[in-house]
Amino acid sequence: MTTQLLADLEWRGLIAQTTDREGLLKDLNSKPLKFYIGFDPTAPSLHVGNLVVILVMRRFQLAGHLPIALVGGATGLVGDPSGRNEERTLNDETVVVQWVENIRKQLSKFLDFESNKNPAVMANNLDWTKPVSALEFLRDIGKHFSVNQMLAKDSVSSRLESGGISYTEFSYQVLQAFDYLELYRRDNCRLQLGGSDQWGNIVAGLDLIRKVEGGSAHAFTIPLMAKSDGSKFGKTAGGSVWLDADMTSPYAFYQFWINTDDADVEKYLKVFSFKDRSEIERLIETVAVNPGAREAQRELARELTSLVHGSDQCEKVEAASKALFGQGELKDLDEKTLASALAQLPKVTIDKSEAFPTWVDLLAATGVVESKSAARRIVKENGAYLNNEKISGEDFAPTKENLIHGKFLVLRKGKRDLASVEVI
RNA sequence: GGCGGGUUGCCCGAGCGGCCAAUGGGAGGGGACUGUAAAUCCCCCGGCUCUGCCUUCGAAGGUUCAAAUCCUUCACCCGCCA
Repeated sequence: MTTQLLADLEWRGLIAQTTDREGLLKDLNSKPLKFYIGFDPTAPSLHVGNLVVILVMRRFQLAGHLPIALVGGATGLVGDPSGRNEERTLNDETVVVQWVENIRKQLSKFLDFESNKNPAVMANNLDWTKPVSALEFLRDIGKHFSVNQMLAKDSVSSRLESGGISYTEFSYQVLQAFDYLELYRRDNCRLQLGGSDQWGNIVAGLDLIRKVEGGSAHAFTIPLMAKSDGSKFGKTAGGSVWLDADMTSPYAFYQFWINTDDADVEKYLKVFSFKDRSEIERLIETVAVNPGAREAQRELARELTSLVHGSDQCEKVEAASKALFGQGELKDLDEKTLASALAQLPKVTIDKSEAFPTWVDLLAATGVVESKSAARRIVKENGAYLNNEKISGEDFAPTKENLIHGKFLVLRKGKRDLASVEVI
């Protein structure tokens, strides 16, 4: 069972580095193993980048192991220097508390906390870090760390070369090591997973466990997601793709996945999909045979949107997507379908009694463009559409005749940026 | 603490008294091609009540008909010396 887990992860390209592979395999095979991953609250929500690691966690749970989802209420206050070339700005304590709560809620969607066989549990490192005094920390934990070794870590040494590091962030690895020690002692947690940039921090924990408890545990890192064109995974023009529906709408989330490059879709399927291997291989085949159909992208988008936002939302969003991009006439959609499709888009409402503003004003009001100048530019450059029909002239204004079902207008900028107007 | 160098539009980076909303590259946007892809090509890329006006070149003052460009003070960054 678990032998398969590692082989499967390997096939999916989800293993960057592990300690003692044989030993890990043996431990995983002998009994359900407690393992943990930490998420620091550095934003109000998790984003698709975090999803890589979260789903690996899910895979471990599905294989029968016991996940501990750790939220970094303490470490989030300090700031991890890994993978950063400059100091983080500290966030306010009350803000971090809120973020911890958000992240906790999001994580609970991906793991099973109810299972009576191997339920997941939550932890917050603030619980055991806060009570420790600075003196205790320095004497009981700090004493086991060699500054020489700490300086040698990538996260620190690269920062020493690029402008320096504060004592606060320098101490981060000690805090994370302390977490691992705590979970090892308390729950016999013997495996920590993390992104490959976490290797140094995880290993610091292993050292601490060995020195303090004479015990041994494992480290397992997951490659950081990279896109084939070198750009950063999980970012769009609008910024990060968040898991929070208020920050990235389910529609935008779906669009993110469906717009996956052909060159990346194989990798994404392997990393994100829970379909079995033969199905994934079939989908990869379709990319080679009939790339234009984009079946793989569609399946990927559907699976991930369902997972993150629920299958109900996913269906709505898919319907919206089809209606708005499909070859069908907008007018042919029944009012209900159209309304739910439009509900997914940026929207502006105007009063029945008012005169219609210009297309330019409407688009600017939806927030799809940043300024009226930008909206004018779109018209000038021939990228302005009303109800999927091209319009021209900067002072073009819709009329009553353009309303669909007597109340809707669909604005489009370029090929795929849509917004809606409702008259009430 | 002393001396020197720097701070320019989303990012990098030219400009060093008028021809500057400011060269160039990247990112981003529109168009063509296609598949709501990639690559390529063309165009755009501070704002507005848009043949003009307004606000930008670390901050605040000043010199000048005219300043991103000169002067003064302040803040931050980077070197060298202590």
